Amino acid sequence: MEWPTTIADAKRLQEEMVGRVNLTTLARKPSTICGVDAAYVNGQTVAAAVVYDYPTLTCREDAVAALPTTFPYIPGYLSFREGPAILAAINRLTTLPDLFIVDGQGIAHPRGIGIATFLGVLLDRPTIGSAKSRLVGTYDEPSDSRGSWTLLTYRERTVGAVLRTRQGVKPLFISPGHLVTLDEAVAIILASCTRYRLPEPQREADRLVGIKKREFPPLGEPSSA
DNA sequence: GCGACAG
DNA sequence: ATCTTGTCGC
Ligand SMILES: [Mg+2]
Repeated sequence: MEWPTTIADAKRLQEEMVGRVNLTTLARKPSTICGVDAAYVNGQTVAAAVVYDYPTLTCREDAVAALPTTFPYIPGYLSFREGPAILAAINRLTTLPDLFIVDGQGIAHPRGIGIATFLGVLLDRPTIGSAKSRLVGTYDEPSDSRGSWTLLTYRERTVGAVLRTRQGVKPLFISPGHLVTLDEAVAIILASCTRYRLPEPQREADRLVGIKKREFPPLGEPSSA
């Protein structure tokens, strides 16, 4: 696929793709779920995809990919900055997972198409947006107990949930990406948070990307010798 | 015009 | 996201 270069073109693509979003119930219970994330180092965007069996949460496989960072970070356009590298990592997996947990928003987005939704439509696969902070919407703070959650509302519409995945930590902003309902998204995320604030697959993708970054040293300074 | 604003 | 050691509260 050819990626848009300008914000105007990116916006047009989002408006065109949002019409293909499907928020119906999961066709079948996922047996494999995959966490994806990206990091930046020396002009490169490093992405990772980590697959787990579900609901046992046993790690199955992982893949990493790196591409030059071309698009700037602009709230509302994260898909175009991280999307290319994340898809490259996913393409290196042995088998396409049943569902993806993406570090970012699903439909809780200005135009209803955050990176989780965007990737779901492109892959035609169920996706869930799992963000560490809010992009849009209003909400009431969920109580401090694990599993407590409140609705995230945007323009009079329910677009997600604010979920406490562990006691004593900041809540996660969960929103359906594609081919899943909000209730299913919350249930799957909570079932995947066994040790940390983040779901195991997302946490592992984040950790792996941090390790792989070290393999991209700064461009050598012209040596004087 | 001003402030908000995923990663 | 990234730059970074110790410190604090659950
Ligand atoms: Mg991230």
